[in-house]
Amino acid sequence: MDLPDFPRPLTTVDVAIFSLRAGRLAVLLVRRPTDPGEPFPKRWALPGGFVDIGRDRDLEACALRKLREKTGLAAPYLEQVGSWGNARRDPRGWSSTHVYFALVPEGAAATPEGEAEWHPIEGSRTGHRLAFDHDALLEAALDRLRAKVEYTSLPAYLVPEPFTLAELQRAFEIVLGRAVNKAAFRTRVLSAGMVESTGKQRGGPTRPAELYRLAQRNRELTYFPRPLSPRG
Amino acid sequence: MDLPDFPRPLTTVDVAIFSLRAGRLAVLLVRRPTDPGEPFPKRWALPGGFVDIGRDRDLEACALRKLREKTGLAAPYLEQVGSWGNARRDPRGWSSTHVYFALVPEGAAATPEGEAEWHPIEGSRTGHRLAFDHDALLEAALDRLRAKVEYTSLPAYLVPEPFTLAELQRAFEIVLGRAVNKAAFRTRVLSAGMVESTGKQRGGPTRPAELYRLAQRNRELTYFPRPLSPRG
DNA sequence: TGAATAGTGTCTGTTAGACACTATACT
DNA sequence: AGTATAGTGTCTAACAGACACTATTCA
Repeated sequence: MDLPDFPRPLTTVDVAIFSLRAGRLAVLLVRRPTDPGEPFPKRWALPGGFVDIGRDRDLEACALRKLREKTGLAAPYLEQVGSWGNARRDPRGWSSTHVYFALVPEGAAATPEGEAEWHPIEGSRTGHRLAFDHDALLEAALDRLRAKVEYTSLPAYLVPEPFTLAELQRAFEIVLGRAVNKAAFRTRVLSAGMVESTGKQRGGPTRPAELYRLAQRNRELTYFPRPLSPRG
Repeated sequence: MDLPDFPRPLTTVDVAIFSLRAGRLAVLLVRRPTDPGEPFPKRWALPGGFVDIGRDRDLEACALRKLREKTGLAAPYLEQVGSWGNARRDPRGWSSTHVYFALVPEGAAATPEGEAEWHPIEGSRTGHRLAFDHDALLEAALDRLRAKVEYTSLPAYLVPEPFTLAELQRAFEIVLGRAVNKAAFRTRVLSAGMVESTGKQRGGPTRPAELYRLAQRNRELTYFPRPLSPRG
């Protein structure tokens, strides 16, 4: 076999797991362990770790494993953001990490397991300086999420089904960081066939609202023909 | 140091290098070596190979090195597509590859070095069954390229500067695989400030055309507020 | 003057956004 | 009845697409 005779980089997977908490976008962080030799002890970091070639069938399976270990959830929305690799990001050596982002419905993982905690997002930061280059990885994941909100149905995965259109709109507004027009939002979402009515309604102190679910069985994103608002 | 005691995956970088040849979108392929032990001998493949942690500062530098080795070019457009990793894609073991795509101006690398050859794209294929999972990697790179043509200035990197608007439009049409309206194209490109006039003209047997160059010095993409055509 | 390509003016269809309006529940 | 939220009708602005028109060069 013709294998390279130089050393191999370390290979890791990191996952930015987003959800809504108390009306804010939040990301799940874990504390770095304090064992001797572990880099960045006690610092907050994105959940992640080494690819285990004995357990992980592929990179996505590895990301799903990290997700399951931290949230107990199996299959929310998961998408690859990209990969980062250089000699300096990990003091243990030349390493490359494959970054995913996941969306978890509000309340679904209310009590994360172990050392994990939800941290609200302010701008592109969490208020902590994360371990490794995870500040940059988180920012890249946020950039991707916010860019796709403009023309896809992504925030729907942050809302537990069934949901009212008002709840869905609120999720869009939280991720976008700005208000959107109610009539335009409803027209857009309904005419794209993104959601379908369940036939049921949610009562309350005021007029009850129609309950919807995502229309696609296959968990595919809906792409809108135009972005939510003209840029610039 | 707390390094994992299980074996590390192989780490590679592959680059889908696109250009225009004879009015077609083309990708640069190399032949796999025939040395004993080398997988997929003589098969066509995307240029790529192992990350060399002694030479490559980071993943992008590795991609640029592959690009330079095959085309002699230094800095065209380069963008990461994503990463693919599993136990089966390389017979030598669990491997992950970081995939980039590059755009090279037509004619700039007319005579690729060594065993490299330009192959026209038909749909999502080259007419060959590529080595490893490179058919899938190439398709992913094409999907990314074609998606971004709808709302960015990407095809401009396929045309040598200075260019006429007709030449630029032809590059868009080749990548899109369909004709676009001349007036709409010109309005779009000019009002976005994507190109700037050089003040010079290109003569010929008919009315001479204004020559343009990309307006941004920093090689940044122009994003249009709406896609070129409504989808669906 | 004719041919060929460069470049523009104008109309239309579509849709996001604004905003006011109606509808329906509970108290 | 009053209040709060759900949901809609209508107008406007912006822009892509279509298409015909003018402009400029060479032979």
